[in-house]
Amino acid sequence: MNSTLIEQAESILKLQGGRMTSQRKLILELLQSMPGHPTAEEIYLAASQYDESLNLSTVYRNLRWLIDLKLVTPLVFDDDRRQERFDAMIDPPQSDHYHFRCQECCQIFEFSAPEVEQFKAQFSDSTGAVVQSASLILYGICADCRELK
Amino acid sequence: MNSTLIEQAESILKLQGGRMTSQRKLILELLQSMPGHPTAEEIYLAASQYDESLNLSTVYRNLRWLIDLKLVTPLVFDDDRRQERFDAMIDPPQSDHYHFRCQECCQIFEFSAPEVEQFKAQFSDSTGAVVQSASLILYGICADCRELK
DNA sequence: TTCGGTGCAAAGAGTTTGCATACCG
DNA sequence: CGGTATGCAAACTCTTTGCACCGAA
Repeated sequence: MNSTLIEQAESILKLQGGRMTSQRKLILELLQSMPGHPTAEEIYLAASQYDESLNLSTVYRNLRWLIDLKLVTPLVFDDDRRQERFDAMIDPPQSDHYHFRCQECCQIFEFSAPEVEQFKAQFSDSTGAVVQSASLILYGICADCRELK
Repeated sequence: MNSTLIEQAESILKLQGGRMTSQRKLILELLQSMPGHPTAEEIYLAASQYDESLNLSTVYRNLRWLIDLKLVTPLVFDDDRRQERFDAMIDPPQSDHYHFRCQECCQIFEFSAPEVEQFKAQFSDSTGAVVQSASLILYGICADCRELK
């Protein structure tokens, strides 16, 4: 563990077949290094600085592929309803985390919450459902923005 | 309280100005009576049975209006990437609730969770942020679907 | 009568797809 | 060399918008 996205992808390619292209490598590197939760467009723009001929559809295709592999999770926040954001799962297994979005500066903060794990188990017990995953997003004003008023 | 959406909308119209049209009335009635969390399209199709000439853009315009009034909340679930769903806030003030989505039958179950309210307060205390709202969505397999396997 | 709301058609934004070509293994 | 992944352009899906007309108050 503690392996990079590229390493993880490469070992999956070895197992399942498929090729490591320069485009893939670039997209994976950016996913690993870009702060926050970039949109496909943002990844594309950043990648274009290194490979002018890269195409947006290649970015999308690879993101979908990575989602299938569980190396990336798609996120939708309330405000940008039309745009997906992508959250690289650096070094799984699943250090589950959740999100706080500041409605003022639009920054997204991640946090972990054992309470949520607990709640999932509890919910499962009381309803008989299997809970596979959870998305918790808090919306509000972050401490910094709060001070500025 | 315990008033219908139409009544709530009417009192807001009286205060803020605006008109209660037949289209509005129909959309509000359907929001109140349709089970689950319909998409704009689903509301439109259901409404079309009563008013053939109703237009999809009217549905969207009214949904956005209702969201502004806090009578409806937009929701996005993981699977249907492109489509918003709409959750009528029957009889506020805010009986906050959260969602469980069965990945098998795609049904959505609502539940309330005081734990989440608690968590919000706790988060606020420890980070200094103001938490205005929270979205919690659990994904998994519901009890019924679980049995069928 | 007034002007807020509607229908219609067209535009927009984000994402996906078909096909010929490139290039990884 | 075989076949997977890419670039490109066009299609698709969902949602929004401009404008002329309609109808609630």
